[in-house]
Amino acid sequence: MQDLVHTLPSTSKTQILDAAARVFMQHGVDVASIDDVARDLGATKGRIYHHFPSKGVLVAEVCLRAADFTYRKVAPVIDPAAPADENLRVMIRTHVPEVLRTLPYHKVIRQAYTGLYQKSTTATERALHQRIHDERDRYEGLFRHQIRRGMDGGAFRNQNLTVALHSILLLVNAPVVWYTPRADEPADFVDQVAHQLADMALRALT
Amino acid sequence: MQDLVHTLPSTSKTQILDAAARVFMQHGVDVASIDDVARDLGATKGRIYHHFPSKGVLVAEVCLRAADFTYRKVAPVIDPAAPADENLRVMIRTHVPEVLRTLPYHKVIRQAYTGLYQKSTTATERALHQRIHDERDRYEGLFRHQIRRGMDGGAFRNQNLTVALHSILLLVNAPVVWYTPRADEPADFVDQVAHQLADMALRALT
DNA sequence: AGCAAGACATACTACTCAGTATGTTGTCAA
DNA sequence: TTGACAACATACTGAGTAGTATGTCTTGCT
Repeated sequence: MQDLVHTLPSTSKTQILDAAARVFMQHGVDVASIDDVARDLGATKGRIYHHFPSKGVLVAEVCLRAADFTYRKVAPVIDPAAPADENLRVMIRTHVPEVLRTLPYHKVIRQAYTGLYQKSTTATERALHQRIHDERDRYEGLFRHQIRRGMDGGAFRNQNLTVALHSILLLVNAPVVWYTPRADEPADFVDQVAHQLADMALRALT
Repeated sequence: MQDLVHTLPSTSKTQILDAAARVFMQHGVDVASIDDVARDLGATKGRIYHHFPSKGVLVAEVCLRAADFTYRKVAPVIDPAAPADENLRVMIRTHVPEVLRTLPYHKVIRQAYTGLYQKSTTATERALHQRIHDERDRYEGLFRHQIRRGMDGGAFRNQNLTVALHSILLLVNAPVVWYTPRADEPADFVDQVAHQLADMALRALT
């Protein structure tokens, strides 16, 4: 019920996106129906189809926002003058809490990304999928750049860059799979996880 | 078309499971229909429903085999007398190639595991899901045990065990997400990846 | 006041697909 | 030889759901 969005005012469209993210996370993207999302909003289909032309576009826009969330937060903390390992540490410590704050969105993109390109019917959907892919590439590029810098500069040991990058990205996104908020968890639990994951990632590269 | 199974003779049931794993991997578990699986076999629905009572059971049995594959390979290479870090290294170097050999099965379990428990209707499905969960627990237990031993013995540094375990498991399963077999890849590429992942995992724990 | 358009709700259609009921063929035992 | 059963194929039904067509209300604008 609470807003996940703070970058934009809570318009009707973002309310729908938030509800869609929650419902898709719970029941799965393919299983959950548009009516389920509408019911979660206390509304009907008409409201959703007024703002989105199809279910595919709705899913795609949820994924697009998921990618935006992290990029907006992580990109600014990179200091081109700082050493690669320091940058990576700050990036991960920023990435993890932001991902867990907007958890439903990232659970959706995790489900939907497999097979997004399989059955894109509309031209608008294809365009959206391309944008999602580009956004993801851009975000991965931030990490790839620092890892490469670290390898070249000697901070990290030399190994297959692609394998290392994919591994680190999956490592820092791991909480999306297993984390579920608890009432009895310490207030700084998320930050502790972020610190631990940053430590593990950096040691894995060193 | 080729068999993925070597532990059992290629009966009609295992042929169906192999086809189901391939088709579910390609189109997604929820999107792909039973008719799609049958078409891949050059058969019809009748054949599948003769061996499996429902689609849910078919999916569940695919997942169950996925869990079996890795356990059967990895459990024997553990030497209780060996140091924890050595065990973990061998385990990962065994795990990765086996996972990539039976890739479709693991892609399916990755999709289906989210929300398996959500809508189990039949009693037989519920029982199967329980078995899958137990199998997974048992397999994770192998890794948990070695990580704990390593922490207690000083080979690994002390940190949150649950977070570390989940991270390592996701790390060694990462190739399920990004790997696709290529004709022009070196013959020992998979082994190289396995070695690199083992290195990264052990350093992440040290 | 009155008009136009945005923001929905309601009611309906078309279609896919899981599951079933029944028919057909081969094989093996008595 | 025949009967019985396994291993399918064929044809059908019913439920759920994406998408559409149309109606209704409200809000700003002139």
